[in-house]
Amino acid sequence: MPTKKKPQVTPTPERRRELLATAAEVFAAQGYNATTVRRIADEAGMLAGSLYYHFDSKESMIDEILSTFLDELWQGYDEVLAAGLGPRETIEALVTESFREIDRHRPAVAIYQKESKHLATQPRFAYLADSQTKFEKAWLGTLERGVTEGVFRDDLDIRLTYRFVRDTVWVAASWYRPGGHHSPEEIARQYLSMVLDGIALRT
Amino acid sequence: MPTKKKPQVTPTPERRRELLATAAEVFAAQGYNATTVRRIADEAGMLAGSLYYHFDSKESMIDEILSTFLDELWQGYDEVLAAGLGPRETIEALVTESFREIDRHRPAVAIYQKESKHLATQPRFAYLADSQTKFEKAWLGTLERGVTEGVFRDDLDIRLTYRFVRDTVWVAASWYRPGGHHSPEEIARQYLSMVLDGIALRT
DNA sequence: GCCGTTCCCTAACAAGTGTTTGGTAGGTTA
DNA sequence: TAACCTACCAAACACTTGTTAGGGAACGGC
Repeated sequence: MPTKKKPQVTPTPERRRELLATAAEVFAAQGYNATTVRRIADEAGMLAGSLYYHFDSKESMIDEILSTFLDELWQGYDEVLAAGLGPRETIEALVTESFREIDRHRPAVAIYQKESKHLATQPRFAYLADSQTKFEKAWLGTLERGVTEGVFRDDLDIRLTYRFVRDTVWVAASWYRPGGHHSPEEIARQYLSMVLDGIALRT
Repeated sequence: MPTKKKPQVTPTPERRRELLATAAEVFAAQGYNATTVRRIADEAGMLAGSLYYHFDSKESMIDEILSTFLDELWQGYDEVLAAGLGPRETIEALVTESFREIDRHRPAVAIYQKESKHLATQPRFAYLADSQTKFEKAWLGTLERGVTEGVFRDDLDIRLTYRFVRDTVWVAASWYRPGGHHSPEEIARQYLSMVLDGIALRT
């Protein structure tokens, strides 16, 4: 049995991550279907066929991009949900965590928003649908708990509220640019302020 | 000069609208680039080549879908903006009008959301960028007027507020289904209530 | 009956697509 | 030095794509 050794020039998994990062950037900008593997290879400074040394298909690229993102997302979410916070504090923590994920995985989030809906129908991407179910359970459950505990309004359609909060947070990935005026935490703070208290001046 | 006469079985412009409607539905569901003209033709009960009797390209289909939608949108918006309402009433009217447009042009709105960003770079779709500029001017201007008149909070980043309101409204097209539990007006009412007053219970 | 128009079909085209195969430069290991 | 592995290139493959050209059936007007 030959001894495992570290690669020589560029470590293999690092190169993989580099390529996935550029692929994600192009996917997010142009859309998955509109992106050719030649374009990705171009951006990475190589030829189309060479990509197939690292990945076995274009589909497996977006697969790895999305699953990596979701894994990290749920790592953060599960931590929040396990902390045993009150409903309002849970929502605050989830929103903050979400903006941190957008900061870290902006291209992946953008891809997820645009493509997950019709990708989820394919068996390979079943985990997208699973994640969405789990997502809804977490957020909707927290909102319902907040209503029964009297911290959230009870005169609103709760599912409408859920979609409202969910969308307001995640669409931010379409305009957010890392290194902008506000940090993820500051954006989260202002968004939470708007969602919880509204934009109208209280009289 | 031959006299113009009405077509015999199905009036031409009506058939055109039918085909555009099915095309819009497929574009919205699958994405523009992922949609083949054969798929559209299939859905319309004809063969791919036959579409080219009505339209001269796939691009001209999405072009007509989007421009038709934007024309009607601005018809409604301009009416609201010309009414001389106060800032809060203007926002309320714009949001309500937006949900009506989503109700009427749901596929077009969904397409606009997904594709306008990278379509706007092409000269043919320059009107998309123009519309977005006009859009921002109208909403942002109204919000700023509201802050100076003391009806909206002044402790928020106004551009963040703008994107917040804009996105919350228009993303609704991704889940909205006509004939659902709520009318567009009812959804607008609840959304406005959340945006203006927040979802937290006032103590 | 004939003509013209409308609307679609058949069949093909050229360009672009994701992917495969065989090869090879250059460093690492033995 | 020889064998080996990594990471890429060069060139082609089969297939799908948007689009076109020619034809024909159904119908109304004359």
